[in-house]
Amino acid sequence: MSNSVHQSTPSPNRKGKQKRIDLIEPQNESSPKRQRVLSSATRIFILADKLTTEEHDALRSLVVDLGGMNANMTFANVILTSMRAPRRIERYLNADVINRHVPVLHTSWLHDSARERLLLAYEPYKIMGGASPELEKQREELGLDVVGSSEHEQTEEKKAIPPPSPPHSDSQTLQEETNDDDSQTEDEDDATFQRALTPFQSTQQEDCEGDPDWKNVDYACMRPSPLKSKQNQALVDELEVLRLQRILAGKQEMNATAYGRAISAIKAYPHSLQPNPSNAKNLKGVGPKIAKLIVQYYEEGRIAEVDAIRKDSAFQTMSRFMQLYGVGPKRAREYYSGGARSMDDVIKMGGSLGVHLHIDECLRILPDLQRTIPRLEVEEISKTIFDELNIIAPGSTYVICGGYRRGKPESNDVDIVISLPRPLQRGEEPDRGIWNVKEQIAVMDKLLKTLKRKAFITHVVNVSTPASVYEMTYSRLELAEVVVMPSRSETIPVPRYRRVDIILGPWETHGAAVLGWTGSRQFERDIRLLAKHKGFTFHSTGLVHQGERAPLSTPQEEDIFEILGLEYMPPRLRNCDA
DNA sequence: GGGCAATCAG
DNA sequence: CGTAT
DNA sequence: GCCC
Repeated sequence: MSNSVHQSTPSPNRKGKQKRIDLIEPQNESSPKRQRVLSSATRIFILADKLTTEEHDALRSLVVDLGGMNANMTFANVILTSMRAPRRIERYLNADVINRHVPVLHTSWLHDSARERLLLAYEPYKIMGGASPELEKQREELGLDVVGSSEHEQTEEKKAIPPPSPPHSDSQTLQEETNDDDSQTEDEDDATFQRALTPFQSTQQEDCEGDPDWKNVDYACMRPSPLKSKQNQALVDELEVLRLQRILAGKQEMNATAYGRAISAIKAYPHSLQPNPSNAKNLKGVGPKIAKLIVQYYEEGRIAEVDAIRKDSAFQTMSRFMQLYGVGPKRAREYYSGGARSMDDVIKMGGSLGVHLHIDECLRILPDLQRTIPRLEVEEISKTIFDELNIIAPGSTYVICGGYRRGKPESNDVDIVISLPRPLQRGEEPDRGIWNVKEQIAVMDKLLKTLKRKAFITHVVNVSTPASVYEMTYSRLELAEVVVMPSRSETIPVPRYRRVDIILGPWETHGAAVLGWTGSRQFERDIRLLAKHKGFTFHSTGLVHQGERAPLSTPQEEDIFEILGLEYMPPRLRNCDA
């Protein structure tokens, strides 16, 4: 029983003489044995002055040998000279080159690069140019993004959130305790940034260098990632296709993970990779293979493998199957290899989805669920739920998380995180300790019952109670995955079925719940990874120190960032996924 | 060559 | 184990 | 696929 999807694919990708592309085994043998040092997008102009003709010719052929291109001054993105005095060099440059801040390097850069078989950083060789007039603009926009992100959670979150903790704040004690092998102090973190920054050799007219905001770090949770990349979003969308395909193909989950990380690295890179795409491999998470694809994309305007995947009917069909709740890559493959080609086929084959929803009901509401939800409707749905809850458990607060909180104009679902009020039992009961689990369950129960009775909740997809690793008695949430049908209103002229996640938890770990439910996916994975490396376990029920059982008190998101020694990242800059 | 997030119910 | 978040 |  071969489960390899693409074997059943009737080779749709043999198009004329085009390079044959095997979806299962992408060609990796084709890489040249002699690695090119320069990208073909490196266009070099060598100032003739002061050089003998022989020297000049030698340099020009060296450029070609290394895989670069010789260009005239107008099209060059690097200029080489044997002179040292900027004032003198300027006389040989035209105004345009100066305006564009094309980097001017000493010729030894080329020789050294040839010797090292490696594209060396411009910086040590740079005589002039290389500054970026675009940088200022981008930084401003970034700043705007941060400042302008007035979260809607303020509407209901009564207690004003204190500003993000400054880098060096008082509660460092925890960190020092965990100062084992890989927990870093903040200073070490900074050092890491510096080290990470220098080897980035790109430069290329405007690039990283001199950009204090961009850090080539390896945790997505450490770098601001906007909703969409301003410069490379089209590339990101291409790579996302490859990621999906690796998931669907099976046996390549780790490749999919790698594409996810590469995508997040590109999302956070605030410059275009176009001028010098081969430099992409300097981004943490982008290795030789993906770098090659990026070069191909910017040189040819497309990635051949992506084109092939997009056309592949097996890929299309299985992608559609996966839209059904309860159908992941495995079942999609099973359906497909079982002969299913349409949703109707899937219904006929039946089988359990391991979900309370029946498959045909699932299919019936699917057209609605595929539609995105405008922000105003997200808010209205949330309010409906919260109003009801506030009757059951007065004094609660809520935050709309998920994509909404990250600033997406349209959401796929509604994630609402509710914090139950502090118990407050007449002088008794300190800050820590047991929260009333039974009450939590009861509250969720009542809430669901009421909303079902009012026909607001139409389907309960699943109810679960995520808890801390070791003991259920410590910190748990109630999670209800439901489908609602809001009533018609001004903001909802055409009501549709909408997926809603209701998360209900104690006040003490509210910050963890909010952080855990805000995403994005890659952001979550990396903050969990970081936590692990620092001796913690993090998930939406709380931040737990290794060896402990009870989670730390983290009523606010900021508490977690601070404990992890992580700079606060505003929700709108956590869009680390495609 | 090991690790890649961490948890849930069916 | 496969799936969902 | 990528990183340490």
